[in-house]
Amino acid sequence: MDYPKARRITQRHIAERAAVSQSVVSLVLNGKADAISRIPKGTRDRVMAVIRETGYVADPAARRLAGVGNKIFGVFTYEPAFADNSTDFYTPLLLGIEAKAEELGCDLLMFTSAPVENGRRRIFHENNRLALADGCLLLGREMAHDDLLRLVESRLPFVAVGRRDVEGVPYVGVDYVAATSELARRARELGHERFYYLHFDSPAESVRDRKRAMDDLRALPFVEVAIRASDGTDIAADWAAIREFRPTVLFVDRAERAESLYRLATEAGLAIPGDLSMVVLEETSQADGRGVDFTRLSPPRGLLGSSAVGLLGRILSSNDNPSGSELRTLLDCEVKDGATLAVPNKGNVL
Amino acid sequence: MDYPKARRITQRHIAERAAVSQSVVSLVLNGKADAISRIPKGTRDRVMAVIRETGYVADPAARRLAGVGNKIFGVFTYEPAFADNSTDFYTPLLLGIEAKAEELGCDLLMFTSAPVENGRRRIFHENNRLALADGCLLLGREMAHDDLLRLVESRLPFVAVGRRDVEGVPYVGVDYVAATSELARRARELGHERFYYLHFDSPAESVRDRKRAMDDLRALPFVEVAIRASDGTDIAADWAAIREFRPTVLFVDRAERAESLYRLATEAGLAIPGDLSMVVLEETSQADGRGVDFTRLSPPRGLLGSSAVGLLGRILSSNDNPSGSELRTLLDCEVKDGATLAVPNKGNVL
DNA sequence: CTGAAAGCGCTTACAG
DNA sequence: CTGAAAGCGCTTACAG
Repeated sequence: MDYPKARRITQRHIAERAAVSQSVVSLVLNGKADAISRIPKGTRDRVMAVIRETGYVADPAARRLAGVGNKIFGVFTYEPAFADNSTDFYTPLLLGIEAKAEELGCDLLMFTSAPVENGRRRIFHENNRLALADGCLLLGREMAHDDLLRLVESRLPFVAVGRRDVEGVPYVGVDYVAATSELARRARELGHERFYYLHFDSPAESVRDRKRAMDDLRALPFVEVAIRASDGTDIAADWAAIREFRPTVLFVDRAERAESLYRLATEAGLAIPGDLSMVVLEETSQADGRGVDFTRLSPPRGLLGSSAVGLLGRILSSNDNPSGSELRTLLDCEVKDGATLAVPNKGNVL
Repeated sequence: MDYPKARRITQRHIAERAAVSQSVVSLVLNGKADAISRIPKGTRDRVMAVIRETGYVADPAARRLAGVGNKIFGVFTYEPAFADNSTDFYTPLLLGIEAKAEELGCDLLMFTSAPVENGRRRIFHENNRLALADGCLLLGREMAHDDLLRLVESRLPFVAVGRRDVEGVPYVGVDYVAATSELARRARELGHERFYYLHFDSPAESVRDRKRAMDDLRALPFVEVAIRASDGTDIAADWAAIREFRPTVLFVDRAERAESLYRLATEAGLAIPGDLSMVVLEETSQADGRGVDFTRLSPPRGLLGSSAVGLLGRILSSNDNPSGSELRTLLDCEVKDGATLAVPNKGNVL
C-alpha cells in the first residue's frame, strides 16, 4: 500500500512566512518555558499567527522519530475483540478505555493487525507497529507470559488489564478472590455445606483467583467442596459429575455454561434455587433480557478500562511516579443478588 | 564501565551482524522484486537470519517519514462513540471495521483525542495525528461539510460511512430511500392512506434520504402525508400534532422516540397496530429483549463497516482503481417485519 | 552486486 | 535572541 504524498505544510513553510528560522518555529510550538521566554513576544505572535492561518500541525511521525511522545496509546487484545462471543466482555472495557483516552487527549492505536494463531494473537509479529505508541494496553483473559516478559524487557511502558503473575508487569485487575469468597460466605450463611465449582480449564490468573477462593472454602467446618475443570465441550458430562457429588450449591465461572447447566437441571426436574442454588462468577450476557437472573459477580469493566488508561498515563507522565502498589491495582468486584441463591431445601434431591 | 543504553535494534545493527551495508538490509526487507533478485541468495539468507534472530521490526515512524505506508487506518467518529446512547449504533459498525481491518492486516488508529465542541468532534484540531494514518474512516450521522471539503483538499485518502452530499467524498452508505419507500409501499398495500412522518430535525443525509422517500409518497393517489421535524425535546407536543392529523400509520426515524410515542398511544387507549400502525426507520435497541417489536428498517451495520474498510483498502492499493460508482456505494437495507404494521381498523378512532 | 548519500520533518543542544 | 546543524531510522535513486 503506497502512501500518496499529500502536500504537507512543514515548519519550513511557516518559518519562511514568519521570517524566522525553522528552529524558532519548533521552539515556539513546543520549547521549554525558559527557552520560549527568551523569544520576544512579537516574534512569537507572528509565528503563532502564521500557524493559525495555515492550520499547521506537526507531523507525528517526525516528532516520534525525533524522540518525543505522541499521546498515542496502543491497545492489544489477545482474543479478537470483535468475535461475537467476546463482544459482551470487551465492549464495556473498550468504552471505559475510550472515555478515559478522550479525557487525557490521547488517540488509541488498536493492533488489529496482529495475526491470530490458535485463537490468540501474537503481539510481536513482523511489522508490528508497537513503536508508534507511547505506551500500550493489554487486554485478554489469558496472556502468554513470555510475551509479557519480552514486553517488560523492551522497555515499552504498558499496563495489563487484569491481574498478572509476572514480575514487573503493571496491571489493573479485579479482586476475584475477595468477591468469590464473599459469595461463598453468603452461601454458607444460608446453610449450604456441599459446594461444587465448575470452572474453565485455563491457566489465566482470573481463573486461578476464583479457584483459590473456592479452594480456601475447604478450611471451613462441615463444608465439602468439589472442583472440576472443564473445557466446555461436554456439558452433559459436567452435569453428570455434578449430580454425582450432590451439591446444594453450584458455582460456575462462565455465564454461558451456567445457562446450559440451568437448562439441564430444570429439565431433570430440579427446582432452582430450592433443590440446587447456582452462582455465576462473572457478569451475565446483556444481549437479551430473557436470561436467567443469576446471583453473580459483576466486575466493574468500564472502570477497569478507564483505570488502566489512567495508570498508563501516569506511568508516561514524567512528573508522576506511581508507587509499587499503584502499579498493581485490584478493583473491588460487585456482587449482584439474583434469584438463584437461597436456603437449600431440607432433603437433598440430587 | 557504562552499559550502552538498551536501544532499539536498527537496520545498522542488522547490517553489521550480517556484514552488509544498511541499504542492503532495507532492500532485502522491502525492495522491489527486481532489485532483490540482484542480491545473491546467500546474502539475502544471511540478512534474513539475523533479522529473525534479533526479532527486528522496522520503526513505523521512520518508514512513514520516508514516505511509505504503514497499514494504519484512522477512525474518526463525529459523535463520541462511547456515549451511552451511541453504543447501539457504533458497536456493530466498529465490529465490522475491526473484522475487515484484521483481514487486511491493518491497525486502527482511533482519533479519540479530537476535542468535542457542541456535541461533535473537530477533526482538524491542533496536534491531530491524521498524518500517521495511510487513510481514514469517518463515522457519524452528521458531518460538517466544510470538514469534508478540507479533507478532500488535504489529499488524505478517506471513506465516509454513510452517504454524503459533498463532491469528491467517497462513501459506503445505506439506501434509505429505497428501503423507506418499500415500507411505505407495504403500508399503502395494506390500505393505509393517511401517513404521518415524525423525523429528527437534522440536515444529515441519512435523515434527508428517509424524508425524501416520505415526500415522494404524496404523488400516490388518495395518499395524504404529514411530515414533522422534531428535536425530540417535547414528545407530548409531537404526539398532539400527530393526533390532530389523524393518521392511520405513523413513521418515526428514531427508535427511542417510537418507544415513547408507543407508550403515549397505548396510554391514550389506542390499539397498535389496529388503531394506529407504527413503522420505525432504524434498528431498534438490542439492549433489552423487552422492547416493542416494531416493523422497521435494519441497516446492515456490520457490512457497512467492513465495506468501508474494504473500499479504503482498495483506494490505497496502487494496483486497484475503484470506479466512480464504487466510490459511492449504497448498500441494501433490510426490512424487518414486526408486529406494528397491519390493516387499519375501519373507523379511524384517533 | 553493494555502498554512500540525500531526504522525509521534526527536536534540541550548540554556536554565534 | 536566532540560526545552522546533528540526529532520529528509514527508503530509494544514484554511483561505483
